[in-house]
Amino acid sequence: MFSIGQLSKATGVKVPTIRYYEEIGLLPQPGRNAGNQRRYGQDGMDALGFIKHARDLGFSLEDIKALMGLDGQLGEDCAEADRIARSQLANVRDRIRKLEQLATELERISHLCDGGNGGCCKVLTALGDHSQCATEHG
Amino acid sequence: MFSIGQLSKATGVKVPTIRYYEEIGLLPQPGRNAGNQRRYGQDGMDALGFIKHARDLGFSLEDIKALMGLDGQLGEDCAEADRIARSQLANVRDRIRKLEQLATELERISHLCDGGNGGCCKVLTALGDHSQCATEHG
DNA sequence: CTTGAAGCTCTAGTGACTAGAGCACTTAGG
DNA sequence: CCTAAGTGCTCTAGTCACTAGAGCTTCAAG
Repeated sequence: MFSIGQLSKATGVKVPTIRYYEEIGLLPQPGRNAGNQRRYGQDGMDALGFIKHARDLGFSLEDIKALMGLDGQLGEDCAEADRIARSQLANVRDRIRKLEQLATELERISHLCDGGNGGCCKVLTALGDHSQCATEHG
Repeated sequence: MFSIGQLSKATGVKVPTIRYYEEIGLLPQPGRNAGNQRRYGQDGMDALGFIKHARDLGFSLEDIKALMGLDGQLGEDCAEADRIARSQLANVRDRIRKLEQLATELERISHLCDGGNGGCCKVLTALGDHSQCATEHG
């Protein structure tokens, strides 16, 4: 049996966050001891570990709820879990592409300040004017 | 003189968002007409354009407030604006790096489902277990 | 002059937490 | 057995950057 603090230490999820996950129905309600404190078993530990890892992989709590709901059935859940994972992968790839365009743009803007400061600063102007941009960002 | 709707169309910022920017003091309060409706001049248009572009570049509203506060002074603002832009660039690069690790991991997880479904689904297991990961993500 | 679009204010909701108040309970040492 | 520190409890409210909706007023075109 683990206390909420032990669970927190073991998984790296903060105590209020664990209570929050319980509140929104993501984490099953654990038993309580005589003094009304939460006591978790290995299943609670596993569930929280799953959530933590999926969160680190960028899944939304809603996705995670769906993934956890799949567990236990056979056959279809593979396809469905895979679909969710793939959609998350597409999402991540898209974010990378956008961020790369932003990095290009920010690099360009930063270089505007490089050549001394006689009559600089073009940085503010560049930030304000999309038509100066070399790439299509945003 | 522009109405809030015209400003919205011209900049691509939604009407409630413009009002929100005004509410938090990011956008100066415009004049009102006889019927209490907002009327903007070119300065309002420029300010909103600046905000929009900087938002697209990933700056927080707080950063943008700081950048807008710099405008008008000479000398130091270049250094300060450049500092903010560079810090944002570093931030973006960091996010790209992290997302790339996630993409690698998600690709690996997705492939677990490829070979038919006899005794698959490892996807849920992989999502739950960080020790199976090839890279350090999160 | 009518009608429909656009404007106004205000409140509340989103996601995923985080912070703080003000208690009760547990645990280790004496 | 007692005490003090630490941990736990619930509850409310705040974060960021909006978004949605109610219920009203004003504007612009025909």
